[in-house]
Amino acid sequence: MRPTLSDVAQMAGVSVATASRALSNPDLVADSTRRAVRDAAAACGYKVNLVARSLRIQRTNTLQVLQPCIDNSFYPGILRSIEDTALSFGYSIMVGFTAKSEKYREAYGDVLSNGRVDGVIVIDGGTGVEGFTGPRPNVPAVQVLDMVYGQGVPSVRVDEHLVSETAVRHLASLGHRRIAHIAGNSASPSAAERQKGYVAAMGKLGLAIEDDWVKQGHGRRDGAAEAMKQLLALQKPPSAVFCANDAMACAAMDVCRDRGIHVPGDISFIGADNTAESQLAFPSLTTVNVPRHDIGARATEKLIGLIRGQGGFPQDTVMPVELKLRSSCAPLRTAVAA
Amino acid sequence: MRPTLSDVAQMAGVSVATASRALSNPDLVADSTRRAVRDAAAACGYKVNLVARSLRIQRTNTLQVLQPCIDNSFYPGILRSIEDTALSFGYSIMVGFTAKSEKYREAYGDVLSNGRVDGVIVIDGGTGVEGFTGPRPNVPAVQVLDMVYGQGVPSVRVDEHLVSETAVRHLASLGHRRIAHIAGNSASPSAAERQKGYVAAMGKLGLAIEDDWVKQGHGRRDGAAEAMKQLLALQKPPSAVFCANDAMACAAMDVCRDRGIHVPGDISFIGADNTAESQLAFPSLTTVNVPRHDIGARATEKLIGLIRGQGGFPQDTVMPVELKLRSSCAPLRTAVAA
DNA sequence: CAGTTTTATGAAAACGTTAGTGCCAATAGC
DNA sequence: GCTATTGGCACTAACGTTTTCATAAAACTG
Repeated sequence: MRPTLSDVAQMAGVSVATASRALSNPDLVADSTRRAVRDAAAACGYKVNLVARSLRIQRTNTLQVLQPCIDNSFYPGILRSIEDTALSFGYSIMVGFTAKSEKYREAYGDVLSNGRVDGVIVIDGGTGVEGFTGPRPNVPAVQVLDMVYGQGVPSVRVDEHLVSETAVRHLASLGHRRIAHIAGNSASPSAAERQKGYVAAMGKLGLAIEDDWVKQGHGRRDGAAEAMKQLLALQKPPSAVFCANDAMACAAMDVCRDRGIHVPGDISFIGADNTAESQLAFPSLTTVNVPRHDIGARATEKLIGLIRGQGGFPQDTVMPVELKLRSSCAPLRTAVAA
Repeated sequence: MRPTLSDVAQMAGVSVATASRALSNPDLVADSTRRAVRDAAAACGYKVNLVARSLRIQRTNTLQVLQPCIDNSFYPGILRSIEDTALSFGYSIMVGFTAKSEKYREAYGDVLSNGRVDGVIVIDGGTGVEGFTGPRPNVPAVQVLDMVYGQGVPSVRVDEHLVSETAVRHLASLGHRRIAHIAGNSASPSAAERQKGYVAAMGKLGLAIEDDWVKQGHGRRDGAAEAMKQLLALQKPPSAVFCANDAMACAAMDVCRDRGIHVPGDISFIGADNTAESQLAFPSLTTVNVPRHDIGARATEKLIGLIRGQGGFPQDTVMPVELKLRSSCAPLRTAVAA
């Protein structure tokens, strides 16, 4: 049915070996034969069979990307940049969404260990690289963000403590001292680190953390809304809230809007991640940017380097974060009667 | 390095053929040999090499999914459900984002025609299936939504005219007669159909369309904002606006909010697609649901059916749409002084 | 011009599977 | 007890490439 290399060879009157060389190693054959082979290939619409090639050269030129989901607006940015970079190196990608049943996790691990891909990028802190590859990965792997520390896997990430510190420091610089925290999904390593980072930053700045100032939002909008209600119910509510991600910050702001509390006049909000919804929110959300594009690109380069056995990549790459100023924070209003 | 089938066979004291059968066709071997082979495989950590298997059985159990992008919150829902369904049939997926340079489009076409995948799902109206496969697809293919009509490719979609009619009919049922339309990206077949559908529905309901009531929003937020400003600048602005997608509707509502125009008190909005942002918007957006989950599942089943040579699938599957009532539409306020 | 290197090609092996064919022994039928 | 029948297995041939290795011709070299 589909023309094979031996068809092309026959048409061009050469051996399969020469046909192969003419197409993939043109310098090794004479001008005339190269032309003949190319013409024959074009004439019959020959396309190399990548499966056969992969088997022969023991490489698939395919990367696997595992991420919890795709609904969360955080991941698309990384995925896109991974694909961009991969493509520019001649690699294709296979994605897997891991926030599903255990069965799927197995399926992904199989793809990985069954030679269908050359390496894997894991953006899933719940499991981490070793969750898919076993304790000693036999496949090149890079962990992106949301990592479990100390597992000795090459990684590209941000300093989550610094994310929190950047946020808290900004609020403090506006005069806020009563700064609460709505924490993310505690199963996610990065969310846990952000919570620790909040505590550390408050300490560093000499700000006290009152009881009930750290609420679990579980990384979800509904959780954050509930948490915000609890914060507002406090006898003396905080003047500013640092939320572990933008989605929760938006949900918390919505609660305020529904109650007629003015943001940022009455209370300031800062998020983290700088996802699309943070700029669409009203008021637009001040947040801490996580450079997803650069992270994806760097991780992909590192993985491909690993696959090709190139050295010179640091084990742990930490990317910079920066404050993204928008409209959800205002200087602390000095109390009228105080 | 990695154990191969012949290693396993040697360990178990059988031939490679028997080892293969013991693992993938257990009924064909005796109990004792099956056990021996399985033990040997487990002992040395054998995993079948999928590339070799694919070459042999001439199937990869992999599907390709091509979609314009991933940023747009519309696509993730489809992709997720495609992957879900594929996985349950034992297929993996390779995604490609096509809203990039021409170079990438070629790369994807190559993956497709080079035997790395068994079939393709195209969710990209700009190009359509034949843009990747050539005029006569030699690979099983399914076009999802946003299709160019009459290209004879199996498809799963909604009736875009019905989307518009549902929207317009709802506004009309609330008493609106002055209904404008902000159109989507004119390069997208579905957006073009929605615009035609708007015109047809207005005609059907006996409602006139004034000059300047159809504005191009180009499917983008900024385009929609600009379009909305033009609509508000009209001598007698419309009382309701049907936007070709939710993102544009949200952007248009934002323009009103900034100008102190009350939604839905002063003007009603209805979107289309029912993406996540439509429920997060303020006020939450009434829209027309496009069943992305079912569409993805149906498309995947159809593609796999095609691959396996099963018949019984309709060439063109049209999925139902339905009105999603939220808070952005109100009955027409009968003018005080009229 | 003989000897040596270079260049161009073909034959064949290999990558790791699965499937078709046929042999052998064990069972069943008379 | 002898022939059919079968179940279990090994041999071998693919699947479509790339890559030695060997060889013949061509191009240098002194």
